[in-house]
Amino acid sequence: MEKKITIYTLAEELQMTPSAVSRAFNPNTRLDPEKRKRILEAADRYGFRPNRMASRLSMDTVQIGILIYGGFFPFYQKIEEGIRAAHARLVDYKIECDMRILPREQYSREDCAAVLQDFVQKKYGGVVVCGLYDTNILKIVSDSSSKLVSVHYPLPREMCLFSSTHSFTMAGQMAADILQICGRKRLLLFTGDQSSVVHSRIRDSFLKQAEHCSMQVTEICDFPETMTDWSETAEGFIAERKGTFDGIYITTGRSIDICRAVKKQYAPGEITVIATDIYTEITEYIEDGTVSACLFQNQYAQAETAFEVLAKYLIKHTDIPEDKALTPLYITRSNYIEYL
Amino acid sequence: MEKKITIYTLAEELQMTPSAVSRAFNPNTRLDPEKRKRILEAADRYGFRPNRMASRLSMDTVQIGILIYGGFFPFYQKIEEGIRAAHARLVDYKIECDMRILPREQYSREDCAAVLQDFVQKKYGGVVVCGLYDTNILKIVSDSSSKLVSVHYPLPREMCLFSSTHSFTMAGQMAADILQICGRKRLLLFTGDQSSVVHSRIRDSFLKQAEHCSMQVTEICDFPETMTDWSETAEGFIAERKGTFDGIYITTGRSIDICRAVKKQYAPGEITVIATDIYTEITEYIEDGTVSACLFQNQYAQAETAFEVLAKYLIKHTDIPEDKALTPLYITRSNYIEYL
DNA sequence: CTGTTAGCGCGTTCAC
DNA sequence: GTGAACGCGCTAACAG
Repeated sequence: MEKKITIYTLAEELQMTPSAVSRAFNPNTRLDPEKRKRILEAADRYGFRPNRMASRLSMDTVQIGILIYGGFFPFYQKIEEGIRAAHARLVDYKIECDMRILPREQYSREDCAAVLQDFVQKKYGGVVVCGLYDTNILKIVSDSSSKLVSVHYPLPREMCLFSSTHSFTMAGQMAADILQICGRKRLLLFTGDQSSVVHSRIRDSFLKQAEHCSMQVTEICDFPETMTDWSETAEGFIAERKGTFDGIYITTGRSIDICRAVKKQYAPGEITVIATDIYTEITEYIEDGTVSACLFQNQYAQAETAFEVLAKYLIKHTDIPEDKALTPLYITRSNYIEYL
Repeated sequence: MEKKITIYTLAEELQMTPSAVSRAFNPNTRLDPEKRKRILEAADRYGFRPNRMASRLSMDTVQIGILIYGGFFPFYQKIEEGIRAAHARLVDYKIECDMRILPREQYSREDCAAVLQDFVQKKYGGVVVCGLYDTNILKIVSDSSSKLVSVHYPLPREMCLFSSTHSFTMAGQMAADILQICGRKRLLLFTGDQSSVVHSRIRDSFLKQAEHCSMQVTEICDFPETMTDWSETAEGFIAERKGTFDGIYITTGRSIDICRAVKKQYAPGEITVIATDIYTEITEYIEDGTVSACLFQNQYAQAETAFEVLAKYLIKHTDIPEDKALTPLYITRSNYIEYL
């Protein structure tokens, strides 16, 4: 039965005081470099690491503000759940979270700005935002001492501590992979606003992997976001091109209109459709075979990662974090239920 | 600025003592039921929960023993990593782990028994086993006061606290899904020992989902585990049946011999092969298109889950856990690198 | 059944 | 630059 080793026992061993040992592990404290070195070496030999719980116990609570500016309910609900899960795991480290969910129907961007002002003024250690891309507003946070983290959408590094998104290049590649596995050769790409980083990165990796797999992307189609109902347009678009393609990849979240159009004109399995994300409305098309598979961004995991990494950074368990790019998941008829 | 609420402030509020409040949250302690009720109610009103860190701080360290009886290195390496990751997240709760890895080439089952004896005799709170299925040996643990948890292979509930495996039924269904998406109709199933729960459950769900998707499983083939090299047998087997099938699902981990046989006789994409798990040797066949996709069991996550859930149970953060059945992941050329 | 008190392992004042 | 002492929030041991 080896004796339990703490800063006290270590100090005794080294003929130093507990506070010296304590300080050795905190780079911001003043301590004779020579002493520090000896202590860290000894700690290493004993395999000793300070208990972060006991340490947090005597330190201040860390506050993190969450702003979700939500458009699509199932989407931001996942975000919320992910944050709550991460918070629950970390709450014992004295980490508090102040979650504000503003549905877009009811709140303006000015309301968002007010929330961020509030966070900053309360001197929260960190702020997580999702669904708000206006850099003028986000500056409220990035110009303050609060650390900014973006979920779902990548922000430039100089504005934020890091972003937690899915991997866009991986998504494009994986879509191409599966279309090739299905033996498809001539593909259509339905995408969102191509000027956005997100969609252009997905497009590029999709095109590249398609070529690598000897497939042709015959056309790229981005309907304007402002159009409220794509159904008719999509229907005409697809009808005109019937026979010139055998696979479709839809990167936009608004896939339903396109699915409907496909279903009208094709039997299940006649062409292969790969969509993005899962939500109640799309499961119908997965079930009936209109959509063969979805690439799921896992917003839950993105939010969870964002909160966890930010919190650990704030309590100094990690250095400055990298951007996080989560690998999306393939979803088919059998497993969508796990992620809905 | 609301005052921070602790067992002391709560006690004051209720005209009771801190220890009464403390006891109220531990069901095993003696306390006037009436008092307990009042305290719990008040706590609920204030949204107060005892800080589990501070609580653990004054309690004994929990010891967990890990026994990995390993056959295939990449496999048990993942298990080890998963355990270590979970342990790292929980170490602050004063949870220690004693990991013993016994490669099968060097150690007998008697050696395993000795390790388990050691764990039990040291009164470890819990024991995680992987790769050892002999119930006579496992009884050493399940008859003791240490809680037994099985990773990768399901043990009967009366023997263990819970098992952490992948979902067998999900695996079978997902394999069928993807074969259908690829437009396949007549399938071969290569499986392991069908008398084992694992393989029979996968088989059953595969057959069921295949039928649901209007596909035929023309033959089920389980080569004896004792055979050291399946290559020739597999080659003959496949040659004889050429033209009678267009898809293969391999549930056994030893897929390489079958892949080799397929590669010799088919061009990439001529038939669709779905394999199980990923490891260095199989990536070659994924790259060249012999294998279209793998269903990955994620041993890392299984081990991580096992350790985490067991630890949280032992420190009373959770009630008696359910068996864990993780959804396997689809792997293709682009994303295998993430899980290797 | 209940109250008191001494730690659990560490960071942080504040004197020195 | 360095050490002593207090406190973080809670439980255990003991005395009542």
